[in-house]
Amino acid sequence: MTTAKARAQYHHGDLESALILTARKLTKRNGVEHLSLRQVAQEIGVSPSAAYHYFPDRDSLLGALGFSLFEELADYQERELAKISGSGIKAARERFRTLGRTYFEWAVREPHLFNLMFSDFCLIESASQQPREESRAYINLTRALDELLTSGAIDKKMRPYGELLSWSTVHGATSLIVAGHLESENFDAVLDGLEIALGIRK
Amino acid sequence: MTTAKARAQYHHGDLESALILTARKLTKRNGVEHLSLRQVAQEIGVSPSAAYHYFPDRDSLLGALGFSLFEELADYQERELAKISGSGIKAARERFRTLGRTYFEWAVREPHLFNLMFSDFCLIESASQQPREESRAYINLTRALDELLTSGAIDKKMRPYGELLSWSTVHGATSLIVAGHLESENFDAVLDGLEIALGIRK
DNA sequence: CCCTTATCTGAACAATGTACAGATAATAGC
DNA sequence: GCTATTATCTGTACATTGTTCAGATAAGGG
Repeated sequence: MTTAKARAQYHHGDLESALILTARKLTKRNGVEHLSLRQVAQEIGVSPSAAYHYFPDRDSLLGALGFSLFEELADYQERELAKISGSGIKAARERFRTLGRTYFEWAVREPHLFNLMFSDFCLIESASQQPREESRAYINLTRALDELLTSGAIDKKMRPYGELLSWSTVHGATSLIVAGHLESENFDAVLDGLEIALGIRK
Repeated sequence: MTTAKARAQYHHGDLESALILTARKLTKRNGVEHLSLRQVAQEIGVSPSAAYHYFPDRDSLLGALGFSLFEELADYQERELAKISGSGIKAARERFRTLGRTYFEWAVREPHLFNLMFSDFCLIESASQQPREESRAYINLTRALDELLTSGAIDKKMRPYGELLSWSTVHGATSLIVAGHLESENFDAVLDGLEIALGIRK
């Protein structure tokens, strides 16, 4: 029954969420550069102007969508993390690798949405919302690296570079693959290289 | 005098280059999502339809521009490389770092153009043109890594990961900074971490 | 029950990408 | 040097887009 407003005709009931959700659907399918406000409105069955009561312009809608995607990615990562039990070295290693793997998997599964997240539309949105240190994905990364450190499973002198190096490397490889400049098969090698570099594996 | 066709009125003379060049100018200023074919045509003083004799659509023009930007970046990198003489360990290290630094500098100087290079418009363009191993930037990277290896200035077991890891890391940090998710000040730390990881520095 | 307020519609405007018929200039053959 | 061919560009047209704004419609409080 969702919000129980399915039959609402003139007053939609929850147009703001509907706009973001439909924008998500269409962006996922066609990419951000082909998303039109009018299509979103038509899909919902509402006039084009209706959207302007909730977003000042098309870019703001995309910004809001983009922001929600960061939450979605973090959700996915945490769901996968939850599957790994234990607190030993092996589990710590697995958790670190899971963070990288899920980042990549999510991007490959939803390349258009991934592109939106790191496009100009999300520039001010995410920067003003919160510094990166407070984002859930970043916190999880820090936690995983700390766990590796206390397990003695990471090169101590590399720890200060842990977050920056991991995020940059994983994001870089992912971006290059999504953009078509690198083949998917290379991602595991990058992750291997990163782990060896950090002293997580030999 | 350039191409000496400055006075051409009906037949422009070199419209194809003019289109790319003007597209470059406008994209540099406004970003790829705000580039319109009509503006490009107007800037040149030609009708909107004229462009369609050289490019099947707007996306193709952007693809051609994007492709030329990879050459431009490689040019810049090679110009900077040329300033470093010698064949010792110190020069090898400096060359490696220069490749990373120039990649970043170029992107920060021209964020809109950098975004275009790794957007969907350049997907088929660059993938079909040549595999990455044959691009000049990639060749220069391989050369720098080989030089480090023969100088004994790189961890031997890291060498197989050299290209993938370096490119991913530098591209990732650069992308995150250009997208506003990381502050510029962090780039040097990333490069430091990468060099330590590869065993280039302590 | 009415009146205020939030929500949505409808019509309008300028700008965009693109198609196509025709105009114009360059060039090749004689 | 003239003409026919061809490459190049214009003009007009159309559908679609983002956005604005006056007005219609419904919800909710007095």
